[in-house]
Amino acid sequence: MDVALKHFAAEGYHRTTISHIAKHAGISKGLMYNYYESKEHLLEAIVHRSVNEIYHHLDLDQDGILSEIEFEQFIRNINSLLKENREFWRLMMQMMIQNEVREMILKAFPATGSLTHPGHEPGDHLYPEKVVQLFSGYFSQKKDSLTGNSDPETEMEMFFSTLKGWAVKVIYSDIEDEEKNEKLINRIIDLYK
Amino acid sequence: MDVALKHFAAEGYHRTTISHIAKHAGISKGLMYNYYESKEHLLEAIVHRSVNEIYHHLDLDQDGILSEIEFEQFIRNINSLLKENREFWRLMMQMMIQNEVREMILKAFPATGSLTHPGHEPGDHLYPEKVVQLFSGYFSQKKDSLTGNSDPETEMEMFFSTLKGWAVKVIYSDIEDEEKNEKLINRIIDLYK
Amino acid sequence: MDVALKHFAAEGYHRTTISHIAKHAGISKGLMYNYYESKEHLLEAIVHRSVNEIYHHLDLDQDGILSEIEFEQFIRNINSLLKENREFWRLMMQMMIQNEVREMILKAFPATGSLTHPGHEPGDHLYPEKVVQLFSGYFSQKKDSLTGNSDPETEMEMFFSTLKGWAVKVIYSDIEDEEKNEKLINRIIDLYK
Amino acid sequence: MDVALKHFAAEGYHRTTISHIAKHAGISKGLMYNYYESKEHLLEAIVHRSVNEIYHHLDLDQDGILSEIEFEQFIRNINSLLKENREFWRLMMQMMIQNEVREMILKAFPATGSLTHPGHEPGDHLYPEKVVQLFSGYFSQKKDSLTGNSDPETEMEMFFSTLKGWAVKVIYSDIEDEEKNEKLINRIIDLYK
DNA sequence: GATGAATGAGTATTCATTCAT
DNA sequence: CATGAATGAATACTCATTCAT
Repeated sequence: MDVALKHFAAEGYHRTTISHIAKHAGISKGLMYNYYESKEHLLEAIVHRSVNEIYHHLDLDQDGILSEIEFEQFIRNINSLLKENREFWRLMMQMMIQNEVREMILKAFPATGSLTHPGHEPGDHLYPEKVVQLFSGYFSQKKDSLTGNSDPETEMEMFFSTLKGWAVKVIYSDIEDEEKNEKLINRIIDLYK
Repeated sequence: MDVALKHFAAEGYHRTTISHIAKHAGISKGLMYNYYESKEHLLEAIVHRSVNEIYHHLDLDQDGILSEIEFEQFIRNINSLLKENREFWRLMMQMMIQNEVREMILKAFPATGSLTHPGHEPGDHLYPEKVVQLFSGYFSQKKDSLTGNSDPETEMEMFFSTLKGWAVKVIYSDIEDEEKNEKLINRIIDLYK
Repeated sequence: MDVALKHFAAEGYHRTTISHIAKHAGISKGLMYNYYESKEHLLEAIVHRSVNEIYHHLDLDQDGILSEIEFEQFIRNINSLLKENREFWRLMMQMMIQNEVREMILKAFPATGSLTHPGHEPGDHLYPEKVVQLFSGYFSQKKDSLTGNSDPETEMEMFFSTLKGWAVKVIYSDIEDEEKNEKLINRIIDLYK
Repeated sequence: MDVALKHFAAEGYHRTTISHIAKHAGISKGLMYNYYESKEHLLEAIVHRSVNEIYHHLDLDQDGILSEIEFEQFIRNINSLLKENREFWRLMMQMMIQNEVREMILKAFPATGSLTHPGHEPGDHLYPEKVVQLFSGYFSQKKDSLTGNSDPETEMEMFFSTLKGWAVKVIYSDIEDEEKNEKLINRIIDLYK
């Protein structure tokens, strides 16, 4: 899976051949099919694994309310997650951008379900829909401190946009100026905390 | 090229076959190769054309200085460009995300050169490096109005991040709430003008 | 199709590879797929062609009644058909015997439809169901000449059984004693005319 | 062997995988190769076993002469054998129809030898050549009762053809009308006893 | 300019067989 | 006796590209 992820992320899912993965993993093509029943299943397995890891690391407080401290923590967590799993996130980017694959992913990750928690269980609070709810609540609280031109929803969209753009930057900059990045993080926190 | 762009954007470059493009364009496979010497050259031609179009539309003042009015104009121009060339931008996204292709593109668009203007010619002032210079100057002017925690460079990075994240949102949301988008644009202008 | 038929009949459908057929037909593997979209479609095309030929050759009177003269003619026609298309019939045997393929064939040859006459049209009278009706009528007429132990239906089943067994013999005997075969045909006619 | 036979008969020899057999037999793939040194040997073992069973059940009088009573008994025995070993016969049909396999089988069952009795031993009297001799003698006796057009040899061929066609019918009809079949048997006995 | 028949290297996948444990 | 991980040759099918017409 590590070898496959590396190649999927670098050359793209379709350009990466099973032969290539097998050779670099030091096993035979045939054995690949003992472990994963198809190329697509291999992809799925990689995604499952990483998603679980990520959900685990991202786990916030259980009260469904995002405090300012948790907000700041969340951003810093994201930062390490992005850096530690750069290859995975590059793969995710590719997948989200491919129409076809996007549908597959969305099916595999229904807004309220999950790979590890098929039903609703404690721990669910960080799945996509829940995340939006969490931040929706967070920005509603800040209503009063906003300048006249804005409103909570727009503010949340601004935050998500900035977060997305920043994430792409982190994922795709091989050599990073850590100091610059730290400043950016601080500025994001500064603006939206 | 239109047919090819549509399919590249929708199904992805590798998944789109020459046969498919030829059939939908109403010509023979053979003829395709009279016009473009390979699939890769077809892709390149599409990128050339669109990039030129975009540069043309985006052309700002020639004085090398970005005024606040031009800044606002720039953002609104981007908005229409993204919407009018959504397919192209989806294709660009795919390409930028592929390591291999990214390198090819970056070579094809050297900071000071261009696909259509291999040397320095009038019109050069908007190519990547120049754009950065333009905005660099713009944010330097605003030094004094920044809160203590920030600095011009960080502010520019924040702006680019937000712009990138917002662009992705526009490119990939098929049905958009135009009102929401307008609010977002206004808020970006509000923050960085 | 001739090359494919020869190999399908001799080595069996599954044992015969596309590469092998292509090589013996003197063309490339790829070209095979310009003509037939899959191995299965190739098989289907072969069956279509032969079935049409056979139906054409077997065409009897149009009145829906089988006279004794037509009956004799039918048997002699079958004899030449079996000999002229020995390879095809060997293929058909394989197909009818493979559960999976049998279903495919039965779908492709619905009792009352046909490959060339999708609806009911003049000429339909020889398709499977019709053949049974024809012979059913034929043996009903002979009711009175039967010995006490038998009845028209049983007599028809006897006839079909003998015909089937004899057909297998003809199809699978490479070197045939034509005289012996002629005697057998005469005896069948003798018994059931 | 039971599991293998079932799958060979249903899905065909080539389509049936060793893994599949092993799984359904509740043992490991590796163990299969402790018992049978190859897939082909497994097939051979199945054939050996069934052939012996069948020869045993079919064993007629030892005097080398087929009486009318024995003839009738023979046909009724065949009927039960076909029904009890339908799967085996379906497999045999597949095998006999494959040129390649046919040759292998014919070599394995030389007219006077056998799989289990490589030399001449008691019990040999029912192997193919012997059977033909037995029936040859049987039909010779009936010379006088034949109508002018026929002769013993032709009569035997007619009998074998009918028997073959009827056998195929019994083997491949899952749901059978036992009454109809009984009539057919009686009619065969009626005609050739 | 225009066609589409033809090619062949490449791709995911299968499966009988081996062998260390 | 028993396992199942491991292999690799084989197989159906794809597709960018060429070229005679």
